Amino acid sequence: MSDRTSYHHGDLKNALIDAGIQILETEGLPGLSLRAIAAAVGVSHTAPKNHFGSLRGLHTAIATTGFGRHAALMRQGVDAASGKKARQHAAMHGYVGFALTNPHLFELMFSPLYCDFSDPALQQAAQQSYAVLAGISSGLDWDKAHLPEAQKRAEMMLWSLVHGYAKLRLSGQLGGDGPVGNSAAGQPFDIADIMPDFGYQI
Amino acid sequence: MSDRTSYHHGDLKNALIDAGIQILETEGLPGLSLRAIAAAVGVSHTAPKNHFGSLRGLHTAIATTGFGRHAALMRQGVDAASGKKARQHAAMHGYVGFALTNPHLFELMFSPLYCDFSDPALQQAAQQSYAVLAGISSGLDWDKAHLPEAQKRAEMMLWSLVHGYAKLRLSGQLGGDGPVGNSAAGQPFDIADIMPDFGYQI
DNA sequence: ACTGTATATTTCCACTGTAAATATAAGTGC
DNA sequence: GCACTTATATTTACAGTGGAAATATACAGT
Repeated sequence: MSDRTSYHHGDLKNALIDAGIQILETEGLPGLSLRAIAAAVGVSHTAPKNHFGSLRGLHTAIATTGFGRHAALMRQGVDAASGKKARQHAAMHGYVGFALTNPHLFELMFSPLYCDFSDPALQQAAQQSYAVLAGISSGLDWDKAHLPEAQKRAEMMLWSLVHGYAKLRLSGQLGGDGPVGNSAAGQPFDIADIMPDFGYQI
Repeated sequence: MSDRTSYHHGDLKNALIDAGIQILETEGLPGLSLRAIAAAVGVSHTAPKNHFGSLRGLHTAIATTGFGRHAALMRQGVDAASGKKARQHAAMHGYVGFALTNPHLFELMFSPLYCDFSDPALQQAAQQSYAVLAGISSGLDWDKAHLPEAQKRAEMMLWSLVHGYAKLRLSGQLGGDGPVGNSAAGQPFDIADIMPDFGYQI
């Protein structure tokens, strides 16, 4: 895959991350082995250790890049929309769209089995995605009981709803495009069409 | 672990499933290897093949049992509650409570990487869990736009919300009890407290 | 008792991630 | 330009994995 002539690669760290993402797209998580990634770049299978420590470290770095793209896609949609509700729908479609387009990367990004969520870089990247959702949940008028910290609750509700929808779609439990549809659920509806219309305060 | 004297085990199928669930509780998904499960029962690592075909088949069977317990726990809570809202909260607490109590089993149950969701037994078991949620979402008054198939949409919304909340809690993204908290999210709120109060129609 | 089938074992293989020792290149001080 | 240190990459070896194939054992039906 690589025809480098020098002993040192030069930019192995990024090359491994890119190769990993590409392997994810073509072969999925089971194909994301240390040896496969290294072979795609053209280095020995122990070379990644210098940059990531272990396979888990490489997985974490790939997920970090994934969160960056995830947040960027959502922001792009939000910025192009006008009006609070349009921005809300754009963010939700960005979230779910990314998950459906990059199912294996999305799976990796939220799996503690593969990623080290104590890694500061990963935390910061994940926060970018959260921030987009938090932004459009501002002023959401859903808390009729007026509990304290209503804003945080609204953020959690929105994130849970969107994330759960994406995960259930990917596991085929919502019918339609998954590995196999749950017949009880029938065809999946658009995320925006199962989102309650709360309106906004003020 | 097993001190059987006869060549044949007698009830290997169920024994393997039970051993697998126990290993999940103590060592998590990475420890759920074919060899470890077989060793726990006291058979060779190729014995499970006769009953499950492959490791994936055994994983699928374990998940099937998991869904049975999941649905039973939810039903138990729902049956003990009185009033629509109390039953709704009981189902949600059952769903999330099971996930937080059996994190690795829950992870397995919804992972296409490990389970074959085209397996009829697994589909039927998963349907039982879905049925409990669908039951309490009947009459949920959230669709102000009165879109068609509002009932199905309400079910999907409720399932997505509860499932997403559970998954985010387990991945530590909601702060608090996870591997590592997302500082932006702060402490997690109870699932019932981020659930909007829609009331019921009729 | 004989035969066929189900169940379990043994052996082997390709593959995995990691550790340790080694090789090569790049940077740093003089 | 030279010596020394650090960073990067390779080689080798090892314990672990799941699966395939051949073999052994027990059971069921006649």
